[in-house]
Amino acid sequence: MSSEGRTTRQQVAVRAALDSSAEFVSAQQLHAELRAAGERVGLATVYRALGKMSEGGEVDVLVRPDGETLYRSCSSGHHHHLICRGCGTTVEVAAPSVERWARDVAEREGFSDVSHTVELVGLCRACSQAVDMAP
Amino acid sequence: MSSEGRTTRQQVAVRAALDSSAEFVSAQQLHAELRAAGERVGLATVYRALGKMSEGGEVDVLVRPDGETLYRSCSSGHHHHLICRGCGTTVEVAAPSVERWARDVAEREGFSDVSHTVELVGLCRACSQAVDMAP
DNA sequence: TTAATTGCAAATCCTTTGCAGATTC
DNA sequence: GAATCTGCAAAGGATTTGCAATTAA
Repeated sequence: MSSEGRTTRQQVAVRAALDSSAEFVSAQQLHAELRAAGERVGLATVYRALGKMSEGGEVDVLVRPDGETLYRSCSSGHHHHLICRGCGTTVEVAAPSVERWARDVAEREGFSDVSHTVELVGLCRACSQAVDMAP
Repeated sequence: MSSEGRTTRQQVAVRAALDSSAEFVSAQQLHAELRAAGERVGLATVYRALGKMSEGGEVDVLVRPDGETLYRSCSSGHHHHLICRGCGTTVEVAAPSVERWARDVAEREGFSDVSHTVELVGLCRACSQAVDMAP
C-alpha cells in the first residue's frame, strides 16, 4: 500500500506535525508550527503534502464556513460539533449512532474507506433569548 | 419574526431565485441566473443577501471541499451525500436516524432552530479496485 | 427626508501553479 | 543520473469591503 512517490524530509515533518495535534488544523497553522519548530518548509509544500494524504484517505478533511480547509490525522478521538450561529460557541458531541449509520450506508453502497463530517448549526439558549428580545 | 432591515427588490429576487432551485447553489450561480433573467443585481449584493438569510437561519449552508459555499432554502426534500473521493460520483442518501439524532442532541444542549450537514466521503467500488490494480 | 442598501472595483484570504534548483531513488 | 519534489513568487478564485449614488420607509 502507498507506493506513490518519494518520501522527503518535508513530507515526514508535515505528517508528524499533523499527528501531534488531536484537533483539526489548517495548512497555514501547520506551516507556522513547522517554521517555529525550525523546520524549513514552504507553504506550498505543506499544501501539496496534505493534498496527497487527503487523496489517499489518510487524513480527515473539513472545510470551515469561511472556506478554510482543516485537516486531522485519521482516527483521533472522533466527535462532531454543534455550533451556535449567533455567538460561535461550539459544543463537542459524540455520535455513536451516526458512526454506525455512516458505516452501514457506505457498505450498502459499496464504498470503502469512508470518513464523514457532521455539523450541527443552531442557536444556543442565550442567543435564542437575545433574538426574542430584539428591539 | 425577521424585523431587521429593509426589503429591496434585489433581496426579493435573490430569495426567489434560491427558492426556485431544489438543490444547493452557489452565490455566483445565483448571480448568473439573476443576470440572465434580466435582474440587475450586483454580485456583492447577492452575497450580502445570502449572508443575511444564513444568519437568520433561513437557508441551509454547505461548503464544498474546494471552498465554494452553497446555499439552499430550508426544508426542501432533505438528504445527504456520499461522495467518491476518486471519481467524484455522488450518491444521495436519506438518513432518518441522523435527523432524529440531530434533533435530540440539539434539544439536550438547549439549541433551537438547528440545521445540519452530513457528508460521507469514501472510495466507490470502481475506484477501490483501480487502486488495488495500481502499477 | 434620511438612514439603509446597492454596485462597482479594489482589497483580502486561502489555495494552486510555473519553473529553476535541490533531492531522493 | 534522472525523475520527483521543493521553494518562491505570481496567479487564481471566492468572498468581503470602502464609498458614492440610490432607494425604501
